[in-house]
Parts: sequence; C-alpha cells; structure tokens
Amino acid sequence: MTGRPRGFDADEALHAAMLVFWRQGYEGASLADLTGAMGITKTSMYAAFGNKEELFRKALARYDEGPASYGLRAVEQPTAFEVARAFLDGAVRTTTQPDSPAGCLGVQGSLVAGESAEPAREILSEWRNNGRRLLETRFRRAVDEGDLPAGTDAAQLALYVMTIGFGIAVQAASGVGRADLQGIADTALRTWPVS
Amino acid sequence: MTGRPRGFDADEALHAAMLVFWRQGYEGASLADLTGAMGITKTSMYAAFGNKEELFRKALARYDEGPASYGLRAVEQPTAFEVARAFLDGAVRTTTQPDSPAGCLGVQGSLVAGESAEPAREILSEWRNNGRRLLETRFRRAVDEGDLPAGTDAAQLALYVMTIGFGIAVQAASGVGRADLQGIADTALRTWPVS
DNA sequence: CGACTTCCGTACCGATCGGTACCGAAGTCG
DNA sequence: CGACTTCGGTACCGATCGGTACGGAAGTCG
Repeated sequence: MTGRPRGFDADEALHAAMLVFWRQGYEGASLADLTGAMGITKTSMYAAFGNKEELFRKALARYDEGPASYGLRAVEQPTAFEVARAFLDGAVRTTTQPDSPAGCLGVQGSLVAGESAEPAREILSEWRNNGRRLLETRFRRAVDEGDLPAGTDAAQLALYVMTIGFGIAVQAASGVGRADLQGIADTALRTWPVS
Repeated sequence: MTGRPRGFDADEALHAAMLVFWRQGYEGASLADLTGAMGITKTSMYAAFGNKEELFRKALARYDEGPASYGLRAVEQPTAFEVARAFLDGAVRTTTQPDSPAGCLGVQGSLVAGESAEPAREILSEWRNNGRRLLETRFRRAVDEGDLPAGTDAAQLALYVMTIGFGIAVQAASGVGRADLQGIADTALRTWPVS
C-alpha cells in the first residue's frame, strides 16, 4: 500500500473522458480517443478505472453531478411550473455550453446502436428513468399540495417535460443555437399544459 | 450490357438495409450486419450500391418515401394546427410501428459520433433541415392566409414542432410505448402555442 | 541504502472494421 | 454452340477495435 503514487489526477482524467463520451457517444469514443484526451496510456486507464464500461459509468456519474445537476436543482423549485422552467432552461444551457460538447451525454448514448453498446444503453436507460421518476414524484407532490389541479397525470406530465428536454438536446447536437432553443423552451412554458 | 442479371431484388435488399440502419445507426451497422440482412455478399453490395455511404444515402431516400412520408402528407393539411397534428401523430405512429425498429432513422444517426460517421452526419443534417424548412414554409403560408396570427414566427414554430417530434423519437427508441407517446403529442397539441 | 510496491510505456493479442482482387459459375446474346 | 459479360463467393488487405502481458523506471517505506 506504499508504492509509487499515480502520476496523473484521476479526477481531471475522468473529466476529460466525460467530455469525449459526451461528444462522441459510447461506441464512437475509442480507447485511443479517450486515453489521448485523458493524457494517460491504456494501461493506466485500465488500472485506474477497470475497463471502458466502468469508465463510462464513472463519467456518467460525473456528468450527473456537474453538467446535468440542473435536474436535481429543478425539482427543488417551489412550484411545478418553476420546476419545469428550471428543467428546460437548464437543458438549454447545458446542451449549448460553449466550452462543452453540444447536446446531452445521456441522449447521445441512448441511441447509438452497435451491439457492443448494449451495456451503455442499459446504463443510460436507467439514468433517464431516474430523471423521469424524479420529475414524476415532484409533480405528484405538486398535485397533493394543490399546486397542480387534482387529477393531473403526474407521470404523463413528467414524460412530456422530459420529451421536450430530449428534443432540445437533439437540436443542440444538430447545431441549433442557444437563442433558438431558449425560444423553444419559452414556447413550451408559455403553453404550460396545466395552470 | 447483356450479361448475367443480378440474382437478388435490389429493392428488397435496400429495404432490409434501411431497417438495419434504422435499428443500429450508421456506425453501428457493420457491413456484415447489412449484407447479412440483405441476403447478399459484400461484393454484390459494392457492385450494386457503391459503398456504405452511398447505401446509407439510398436507404435514407427509401426511408423518406416510406416511413417518413408523413411529413409530406402533414403539410398538405388545410390548417396549421392540423399540419402539426398530422406531423406529431405521424411521428408517434412511425417511431412505434411494431414491425419496424423503434425511433427515427434520421435522429438515430444524427447523434452517433465516431469520426467515421461524419458523412452520415452531414447527410442527416441536411435531411432534418429539409424537414424544418418544409414546416416553416407551410407555417409562413398559414400566416399569409390568416390561418395563423400575423406576426407569428413561422421558423420558431417549425423548430418547436420538430423538437417535439425529435423528443418523441428519442423516447420511442428508449422503449416508451405508443400510448404514452400519443399522450405527449396530444398534450403538445392541446397546448398549441397559437390558435 | 535496499526491499518492495506501484506506475506506465511498449509491444502485442485475436477480432472486426470498411473495402478490394481474383476467379469460377452462370446467364444472355450472336 | 460459343463468345461475352456480369454475378457473387473466397480469401485477403491494412487499419483499428477493446484489452492484456511484460518489464524497466520511479517512488515510498523500513
């Protein structure tokens, strides 16, 4: 347990890996791309992170704590409408950050389809389900509190908001700019289905 | 020009290739996957279609004429609202057709990111732009006709509808069922931003 | 210092990637 | 029939895929 300490910063390396996965998806990111960006060799990567799948899992966790943390902050808003606004605004901001890849890591990977991407697909499917459940329970609470009309389908509403967020992520990845996407979010909020 | 006639149906083969690209995206579909599904060998594929990129281009054209033809039909509706409804209903139906892959070929490919997918990305970017322009000009006409309020931003509205369609496609690829997606489309239409 | 532990660069693994050269088989003409 | 043309199966190309074996260098302890 004494030995030579590792010669690179694991956190920085993980951050770099996250950016590569974000830009290129799971399958599209080769080990050469990843280790190149991380500034380490394959051997060091395997020693530090296990394998590509584990690296992806850790990079996704890092993504969740950082760029995608707007989801957690959104559900803390006092009203359901403000939750939706915070969520969509956060999606627009994160998917169009100038110093990060366009789009959403969680969406990029979900679609990629080679057979070798199966682990990533499952990981991301779970990630997205967590997000939806988060919104759903928050909206259910809003119904209980009288913030949303009784009889509102919280699950349906959560799915609706998530869907718009995904659409925004796809558009961002396609090169649509922040102003246009903010316009979409505003439109969706202006026509907030309840209230 | 006499020679031996080809021993397979090029149309059927192209259809099979389209399904593979649809399910797996451009990069995710290997030549082995493609030719396996097409029932021909690599050699025959290259002779008949050129290369993978050309095959993809032709498969996309086939997709456009078939599964994605709801877009063209949508803009023929008499009112802007009905255009949007036809578009979103078509998106739900096509992305959840039980005998076809879930999701949208045009969206699957847009996100995939390996370096070798660059040609596909450009092809699909153009494809999506065409769709947006189609809606935009249709909405602009609706403004001219007084169907939409004067001052309505047709481009923004087209982008909004496309975004919801993309979101639906992502959800479909994630396994969300047709009924839930139809609910999303209905929600979006119920809160149609103009009217 | 010297034993020990860990790091990390090189070189390599089999598998698969998209794409091609070759050639016998098979079908269409005169 | 026989010349000709195209089909399409095999075998292969170099490059790259994710992953690993090995060994020298480098750092931490007693």
